[in-house]
Amino acid sequence: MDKKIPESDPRHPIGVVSTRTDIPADVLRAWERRYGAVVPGRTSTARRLYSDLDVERLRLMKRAVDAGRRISDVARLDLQDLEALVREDLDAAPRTARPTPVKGVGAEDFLDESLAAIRDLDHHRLERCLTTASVALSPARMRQDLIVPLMRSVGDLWRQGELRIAHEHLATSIVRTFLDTVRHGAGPANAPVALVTTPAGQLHELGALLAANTVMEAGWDVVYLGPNLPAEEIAAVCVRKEARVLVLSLVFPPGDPRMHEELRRIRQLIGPDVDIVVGGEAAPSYSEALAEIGARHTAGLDDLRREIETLVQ
Amino acid sequence: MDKKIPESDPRHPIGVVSTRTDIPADVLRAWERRYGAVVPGRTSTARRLYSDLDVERLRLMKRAVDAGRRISDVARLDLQDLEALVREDLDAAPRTARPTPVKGVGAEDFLDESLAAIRDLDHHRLERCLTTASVALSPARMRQDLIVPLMRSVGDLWRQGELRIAHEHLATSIVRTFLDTVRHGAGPANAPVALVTTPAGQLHELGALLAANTVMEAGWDVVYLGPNLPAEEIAAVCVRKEARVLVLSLVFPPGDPRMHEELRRIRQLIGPDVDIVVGGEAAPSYSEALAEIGARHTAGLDDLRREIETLVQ
DNA sequence: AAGATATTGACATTATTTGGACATTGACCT
DNA sequence: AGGTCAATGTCCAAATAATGTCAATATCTT
Repeated sequence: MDKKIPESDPRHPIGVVSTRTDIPADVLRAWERRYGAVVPGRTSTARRLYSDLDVERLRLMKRAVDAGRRISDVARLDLQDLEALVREDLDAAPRTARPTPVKGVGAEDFLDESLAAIRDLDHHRLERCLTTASVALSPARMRQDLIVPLMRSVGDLWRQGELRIAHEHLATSIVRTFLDTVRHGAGPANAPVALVTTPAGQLHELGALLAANTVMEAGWDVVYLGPNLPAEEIAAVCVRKEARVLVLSLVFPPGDPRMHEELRRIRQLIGPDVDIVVGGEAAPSYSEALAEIGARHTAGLDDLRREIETLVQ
Repeated sequence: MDKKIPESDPRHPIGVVSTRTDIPADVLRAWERRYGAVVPGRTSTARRLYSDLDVERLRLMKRAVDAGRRISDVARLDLQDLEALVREDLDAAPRTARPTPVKGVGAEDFLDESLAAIRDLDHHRLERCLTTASVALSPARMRQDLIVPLMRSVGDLWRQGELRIAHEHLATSIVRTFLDTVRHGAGPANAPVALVTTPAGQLHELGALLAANTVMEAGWDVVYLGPNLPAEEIAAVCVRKEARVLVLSLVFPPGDPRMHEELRRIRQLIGPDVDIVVGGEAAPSYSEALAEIGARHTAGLDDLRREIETLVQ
């Protein structure tokens, strides 16, 4: 029942509005006096009372001003015009971080060596191998040609009874460490925000981590929230961080009937303006729900990268 | 018949309500007199008697007031409206955070700053803060004085409804990254092996990670296997790696009846020669089983370090 | 009797309003 | 470059409103 368009009953005192918008109270009054930016209601004793609509407009005005516009130019715009303006300014913002093209050496050798290390439960060797690989391979190839097939192999071998759960845990732990450290480098200031996580019921984290790395490398500001997050939580963060895109990884289990409802709630709560991109082995099994919420499906990290890049155009 | 929704029989005197809500008794009376915020029942001698519902509403009012609203504006709202309002104010906190001022060297400053960053869902700021802290504090103090209390605070605040699950996930994700990267430094060649993990049913990882770091710093060769590993798996790795000590972290849930059997099997499978050290908040609730298998209990990371050091002698 | 509570009125503090002054900034002109 | 002017954020002061706090006194509870 949350609506995208805020209620308009005047109910917020100036102090609350000031903290919410991060605009000093003096400025709020100045904008009102000089430009009629907002005309809040009044209590019987002349205290200002702002409506949700006022607050939303003020937020947008502040962002327009922060982007270099004059308050006098934007003070009279309505909600829609402000939204359009802010979005335009955002898209025009400079973006950094281009992928580092590196010619490969061949990931297969590293793959074999890594698997052998895992078989022996030799964490030192595995770490060494991954470290070596990371200087030889580009980050993208590292992910797609080494880590993805590696973890897939581990999963297969476990199902065949050749490896124990403990092997899988060890591998996961070290690979994850690895993805974490790589994740640190980036940090463009004004990049658009992408939220990466896994819906409730999806416990596998590695896919989401790989996606986070990929998206980050495409120049986005990534908020990574780990696995297994309920729809309300995902939505709250989306709104709060003003994310432009939500990236979900679905790996296991496939075909969970509750996922349909969960996905629908996410879309409902975040509104139609946030793009949703979904990947992972279990994603096809939810294709119906994904179509319903207008999510884009990506097959593999390569595809994800392409999809993400078309979003910013 | 106990329900989440409070019963409404009036039964709490004003003193109790005052401590429970953290509102001075004078203020309680003032709110009643001036705004009819609550209208408690009375004894035959005119003592106020507040119902659970009253208390709950007062709690929420206080939080609304702390968020900057006027008591006169919220005094008449019912429980649901108050809940909605408080949640709204929480989610609408300012989006842009002030730059990191933090000049102090004590862990408390970092703690406050980190908590603020988590509140704002500001992953950049949290990472920056932890990085700064890591150069100002020793690894041990970093763990014990910053990370442990930080995550404890996050848990408390979540239980109080001041933080969302998403906040906890974000914090966990970044803190974990941090512990992972720290973990990399060490690597003595012929050191004795310590296996660090969490038994099946224990999903919380952070305690195990903290333990792994601590043990590693004490000079051991640590094999870290992540959380939630069945007894057979733990034992298999113990044997294979010829571990001298097994470190288990038990955080949540406490008092799981299956844990007893799980612990006994571990001991049975690895034989009597491997020392078992157990820590974590839930450990005391399993003291009986722990005594039976001859495990040492440690309270806190300090204690763990001491215990570990006595083992090598 | 000691401690908690109720009532009432006064007082202190904080938030807000209004109107205006001031400083800084950036665009534009010479 | 230097100068001018409008736009804009910031600050001030006095007045008022809103609210927290306290004191004095009486009553109740244990």
